[in-house]
Amino acid sequence: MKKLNVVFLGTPDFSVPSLDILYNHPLVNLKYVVSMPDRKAGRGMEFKSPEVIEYAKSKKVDFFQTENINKEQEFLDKLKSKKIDALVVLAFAQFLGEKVLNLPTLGCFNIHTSLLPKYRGAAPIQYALLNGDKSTGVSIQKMVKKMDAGDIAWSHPVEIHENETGGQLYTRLKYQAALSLNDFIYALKDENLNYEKQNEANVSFAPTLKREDGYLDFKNQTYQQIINKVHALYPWPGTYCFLGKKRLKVFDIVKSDRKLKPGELHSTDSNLIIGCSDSSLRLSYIQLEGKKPCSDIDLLNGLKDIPEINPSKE
RNA sequence: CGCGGGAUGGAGCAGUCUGGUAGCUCGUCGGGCUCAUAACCCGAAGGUCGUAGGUUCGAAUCCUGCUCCCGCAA
Repeated sequence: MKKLNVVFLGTPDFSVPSLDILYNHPLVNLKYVVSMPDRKAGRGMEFKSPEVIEYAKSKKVDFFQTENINKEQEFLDKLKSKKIDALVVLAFAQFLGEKVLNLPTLGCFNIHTSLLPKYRGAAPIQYALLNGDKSTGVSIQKMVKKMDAGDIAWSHPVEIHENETGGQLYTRLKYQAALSLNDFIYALKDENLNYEKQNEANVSFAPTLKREDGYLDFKNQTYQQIINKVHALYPWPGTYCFLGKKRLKVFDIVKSDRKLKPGELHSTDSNLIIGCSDSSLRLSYIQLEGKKPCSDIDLLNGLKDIPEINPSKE
C-alpha cells in the first residue's frame, strides 16, 4: 500500500499531538517537519527550539527551520523532488504563498480550532470564550491564498464547559485536533472528502491577542464581560490591572453584592472588591508583580496600612 | 552577560540602610461570650531567618559564592 508523503508545518506544543499522529499514522510517510527558527525566549533570554523541532529531533525526523518558507527556494525544490502529497499546517504562524500551496499533489491542509467561517485568525480559542460561546470545534480546511478561507474538508464540534479557561480549552482542542487529523487522513487517502464552501456572510475574525488585551477595564465593562475575559485569557496573555504603580495579575474573580461605583475599590473586611459597570466583583486570586500568586486575603494581610490602591495606571 | 522584585513559624509580610532579647496581620489549637456566627474577648503551640563560607565578642541584618521563586521583555 502506498503511503501519503506528508510535510508538517507547526511550531508550539499545540502542534505536537497532531505531529505525533502523523508520525505514527499507518498511511503517512512523514517526510519533513518545518518550523520557526530557534528563538531567545524566557527569563534570561536563552535560545529555545520550537516544541515540534524538539519532537522531530527525538524521533529523528528530518526538519527545517525558517523565518519565511516562501523564500526558501532551495528547500521547496527539494520537497518538489520528493513528490509531496500533502502539507499539514497547525499553528505555524506564517502565511503560505502560491508556490507553497501548489507544491503538494493533494493540497495544503490547515487545522483550525474553531468552526469556520467563525473566528478566522490566530486566536479562535480565546475569542470563543471571550464571547461566551457554548461550543466551538476543529476545522480542517484546504488552504487558499486568503487566510483561513479555504473549503472545509473536515470539522468536529466541541462543547465548551461552564467556566472553562483558555488553557483548559486549549489543551482539549490540542488533542481533538490530533484526533480529527487522524480521521481526516483516512478520508484523504480514500479521496472520500466532501468539501464545503465557507459562507462568507458568517465570517468573523479572531486577531492575534496582544498583552495589552489583558487589561481589565472595570469602569466600562460588565461583570460578565470581565469574567469571560479572565477565563478566556488565562493563562495567556493573562488579565491584569494596576495596584498603585505595580502590576496586579488577576487569575480569578467572584461576583460580589457590595454596592460600589464603577472602578471604585474597597479593601476592608479582608477582601479586595472593585465595582464594575453593572455590579461589583472580588479579586479573589491575584498576583502582585514580583510575588507569587495568592488570594486577596493573603495579599491584604501583608499590606497593612494599605497605601494607594489604584486599579488603573498611574 | 536583556531589565527588575523576592526567599523570615502553616499563609501573606515587617525587621536588613544605622549588627546586640524574632515582630505584625491571618490561620491552627484550647477556653470564654452569644439563640447563633466566617463576628468578638482571653490564652497557647509553632521559626536551623533559602544555602555555603567570611568579617565580628556577637549576624536575619555587613561581605562573597551558590540554589530556587516571580514581574517585564521576547
